[in-house]
Amino acid sequence: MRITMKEIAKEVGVSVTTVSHVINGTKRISEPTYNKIMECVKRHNYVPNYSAKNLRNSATKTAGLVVPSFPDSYVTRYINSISKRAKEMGYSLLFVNTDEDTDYEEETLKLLNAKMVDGIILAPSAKASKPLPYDVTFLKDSMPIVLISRRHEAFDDCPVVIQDDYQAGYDAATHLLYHNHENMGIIYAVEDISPTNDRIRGFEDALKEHGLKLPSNHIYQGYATVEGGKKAVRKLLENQPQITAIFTLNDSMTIGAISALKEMNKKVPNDVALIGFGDFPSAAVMDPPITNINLSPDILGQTAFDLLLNKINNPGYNKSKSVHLPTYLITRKSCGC
Amino acid sequence: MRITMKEIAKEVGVSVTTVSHVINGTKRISEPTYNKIMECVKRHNYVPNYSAKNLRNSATKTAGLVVPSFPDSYVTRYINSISKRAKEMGYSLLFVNTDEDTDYEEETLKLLNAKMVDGIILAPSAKASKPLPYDVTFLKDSMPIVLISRRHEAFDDCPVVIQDDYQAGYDAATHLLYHNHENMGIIYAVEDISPTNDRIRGFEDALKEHGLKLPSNHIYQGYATVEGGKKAVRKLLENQPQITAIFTLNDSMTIGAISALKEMNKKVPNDVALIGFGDFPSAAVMDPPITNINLSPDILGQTAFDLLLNKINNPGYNKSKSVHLPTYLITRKSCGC
DNA sequence: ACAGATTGGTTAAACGTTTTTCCAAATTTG
DNA sequence: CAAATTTGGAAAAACGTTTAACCAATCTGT
Repeated sequence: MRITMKEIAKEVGVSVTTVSHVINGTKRISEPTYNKIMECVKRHNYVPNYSAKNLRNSATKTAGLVVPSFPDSYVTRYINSISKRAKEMGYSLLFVNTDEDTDYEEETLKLLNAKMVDGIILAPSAKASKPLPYDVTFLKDSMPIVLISRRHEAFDDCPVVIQDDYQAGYDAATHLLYHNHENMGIIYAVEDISPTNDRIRGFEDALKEHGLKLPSNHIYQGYATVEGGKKAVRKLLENQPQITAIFTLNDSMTIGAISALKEMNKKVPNDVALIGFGDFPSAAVMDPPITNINLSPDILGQTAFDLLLNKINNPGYNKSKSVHLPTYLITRKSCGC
Repeated sequence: MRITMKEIAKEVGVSVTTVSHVINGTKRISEPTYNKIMECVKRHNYVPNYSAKNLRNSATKTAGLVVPSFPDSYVTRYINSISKRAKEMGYSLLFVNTDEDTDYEEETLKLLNAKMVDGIILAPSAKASKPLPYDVTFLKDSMPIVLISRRHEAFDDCPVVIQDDYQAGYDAATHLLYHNHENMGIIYAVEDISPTNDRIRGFEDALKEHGLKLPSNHIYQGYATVEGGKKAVRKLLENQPQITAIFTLNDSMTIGAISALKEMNKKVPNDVALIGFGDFPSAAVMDPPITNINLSPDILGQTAFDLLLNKINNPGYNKSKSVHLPTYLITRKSCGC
């Protein structure tokens, strides 16, 4: 049970009114009482109950957003799938995009924790190799959390539903090896998150099995946009002209890659072969059609919600219930097939 | 003020307990009392207060969904923009995709109305030329509503923020006329909604001013997907081979159009010129780069939220505050420029 | 020094539900 | 027909806040 104002008041020896005034700054309260209350609040990680706030204030500080349909893409597809599943189960969805900003992520988790939600599906933005830049212990035992599409050791005890990124990287490399490539490169967008790390690791391991290495300067980061993909490919090939195959880890960047190669008069796949990630809608109609590592965002989303629901109804649920979804290589022209 | 259980109880002459049991079916209640209560409930359009429910049940039936970033596209961009603005103003966002399903839209509005939200931004899914298939009067005086990107006469008294679809259609036609096209076609996705209707009307009016007509069999509907665009263009040109320019109203379909024309060995823009709608990320890197009608989803979203906030704080807000955003023609190769 | 204002705090009601406990009347049982 | 059970409904507490009304004690100005 979460601590309430009443308990704080009792512990400090004041009225709930005073606690409320201190917390909201709605009235001048003497320094000593203020400090005693704040200390108690901090010590117990007090968070206000928004259901009560909402009832009392007859306002929710929540707006509805209703749209008739939603474009196709990896993230939007799993969001859509979660949203459908949530509806089927009588749940609503409170959606936040943190924009890869961990500070905002922290704020968001705190807000959602304030009892506005029964559980959280999270794709964490923190760097995978570093500790989480905020304290999450206060959350983990009171709030059911399920990770989606990204892992982080700070949430190692939470169930996670994720595509098999390692295998995806392994498969991409293996297929390019089958086409006799020896000098390969990788273009990626977000640094040091599990999908990026795992795909690269799988890619490297496949190469290693064939006695090959992926030099670190063959791995290039760019912005997750079409322009970003163009720039990244251009830079990569300027510096490492011996590269004959590229694995792009982001669909916008894949489109940019095709475009950059065209502008550099490199034929795909003859001069440079290409494998993309995430079977985005235009992949099949590009020139040439793009070979892709495909995953199932619909299943990803649905599974994530089901896992969350189970965890809400059964607090004992833990990591052991994690789900790893396979990825598939869809061969088209861009790899040389 | 919304009617409560207490008032129902008083009016019928029973206790709130009984009302609660009738509404939730949690106890057997005699036929006559049941009927009296239900009649009163219906007559007053009673909706439960979810803030109170949530408080009492210590559950919200709401899940949090936190993602680190969001792909680029027309709808997702304005959603993102709304979400950013909401955050700045201390609001959360409850997001629902109705999938063009008016029944689900009705359910959704009812749910959001149950005091879970302070206002609603709505892109309605109903056919523009028909009356709304559900009753919305119960909503309109109690719930601030702002329309985004689509109009509907049932919401004629609500502020709306919308792109200038008529002008967009007019500009597209005018530009194609400038390139000396006389036989043009339109490919669209969703039938009888204001964006589709207005763009077509603007297009037709521009033609009319030059003494030309747009035959109805030059206007073709398809699915809002790449495949859908391919199929639509193929059908359109099979039946009307004299067409030399196509205006596509949906970005996925535009990509499909390019691909279909390529497969039909029609050169763009020499055999068939193309103007698309919504400046999607890959438009500039397609082959050829696609001329587009551009709009500003970021401003659209931000304005919608600001309007909603104003309406929440000032119930007198009405239609007169609507905002029409201009669209821009971005010329690239596909139109013949 | 005394009326008036200010400070720091308390009491208690209210928001709209759900649910436990209780009870009288009606019905069944033996 | 008395005892036991079932039925239909009510009273009241509880969920965790906010806030209006109040009050004693201290501070101010003259």
